[in-house]
Amino acid sequence: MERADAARNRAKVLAAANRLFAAGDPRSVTMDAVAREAGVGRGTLYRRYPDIPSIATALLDEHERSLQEKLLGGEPPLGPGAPPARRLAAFYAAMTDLLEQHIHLTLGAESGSARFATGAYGFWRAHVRMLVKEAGVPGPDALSDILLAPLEPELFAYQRGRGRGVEEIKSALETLAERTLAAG
Amino acid sequence: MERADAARNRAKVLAAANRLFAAGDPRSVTMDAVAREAGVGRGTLYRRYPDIPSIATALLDEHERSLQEKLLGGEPPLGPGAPPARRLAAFYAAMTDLLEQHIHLTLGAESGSARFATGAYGFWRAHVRMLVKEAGVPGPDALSDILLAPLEPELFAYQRGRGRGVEEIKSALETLAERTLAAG
DNA sequence: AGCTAAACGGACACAATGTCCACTTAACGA
DNA sequence: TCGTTAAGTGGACATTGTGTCCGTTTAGCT
Repeated sequence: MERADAARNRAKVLAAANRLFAAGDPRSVTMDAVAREAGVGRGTLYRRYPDIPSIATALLDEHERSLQEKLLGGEPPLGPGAPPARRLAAFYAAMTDLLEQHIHLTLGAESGSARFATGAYGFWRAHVRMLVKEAGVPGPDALSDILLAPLEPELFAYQRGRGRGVEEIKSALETLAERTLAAG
Repeated sequence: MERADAARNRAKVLAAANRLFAAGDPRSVTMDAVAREAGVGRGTLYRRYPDIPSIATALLDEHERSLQEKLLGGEPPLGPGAPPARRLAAFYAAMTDLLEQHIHLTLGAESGSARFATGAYGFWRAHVRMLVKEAGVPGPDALSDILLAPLEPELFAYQRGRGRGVEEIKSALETLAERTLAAG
């Protein structure tokens, strides 16, 4: 179990990191800056988090877990019960909201291939793969990764930065979902 | 115009960078290492290329240009003449081959959002956008970026690393293309 | 109160970045 | 062929970030 001072410092670190991610460019937040902002030593920081993405991922996990529960046992169309195409569209919409709300965290967590290594990605893939199979579309293994690609945080940030609205993105993703998994 | 020694050094730099990208992890090639491998000073290197992605992009451009010409004026289904869904599938297949062949360069060029800033990305987007419009699918602006997302080099490398074959990926992309742009 | 193991924090060695500037050399005209 | 000159060169430098190491502190338990 965790000692009291350790717990206190973990909280300080997470709060400080959250502040820094939100303040400027999330991709240029450094371990050094987090330690300074949190008022702890470098050694203390490295004891728990090996790098910046792991901190961002820790902050993100909390928000993602809520969506994961809705996918598993929530109301349709997010949860079980609706047709696959509808469920994929609902998943896209929920993920888009999540990106919009926490874009600075997702950009902080982004480190190229690190994205695929997280537990969360594995969850999303398993979910989409299940929907693809249920829709009877061939090649669910490759297709599930492909259908997740448009949710890449960098792409979302790029699209938003070009003045594209959240609704426009959601709507395009809905088109993609309906056409790809349409009953046929 | 370019002086003789400058041209010589540019060639040395590009050759050295190509060697380094191919040798190890393309994402951990440094400007320092390129300068050393090329046998030129740091100042010389920085005079022409401000960072690693710009070097990788320069190496890549040559290969991409050939595909761009085929898209504009080559034989169908890559070039004009075939239905949009078929053309998108052909484009996906060609890009997959390009990724497979030059994955180390594309990974070297990858630097988060830098990918979207290149001229090549603009070309691909314009092409896909045109196909989406031609197919009469709504929301071509957002959809063209979304349909390009599965070609992200990191994702391709990840899929290949998990033992997925090139043909399997191509086939899934073909499914995506046919279903998304199918004549309604 | 005293013990112990966990936690702390800052110093250190290392690696990479980007800039600066004194020196070199290719190109060109006399 | 030889000066001139501006482009090109290369390495030293200051700066920033990384990850580790270890002497010191402190929470939790008896």
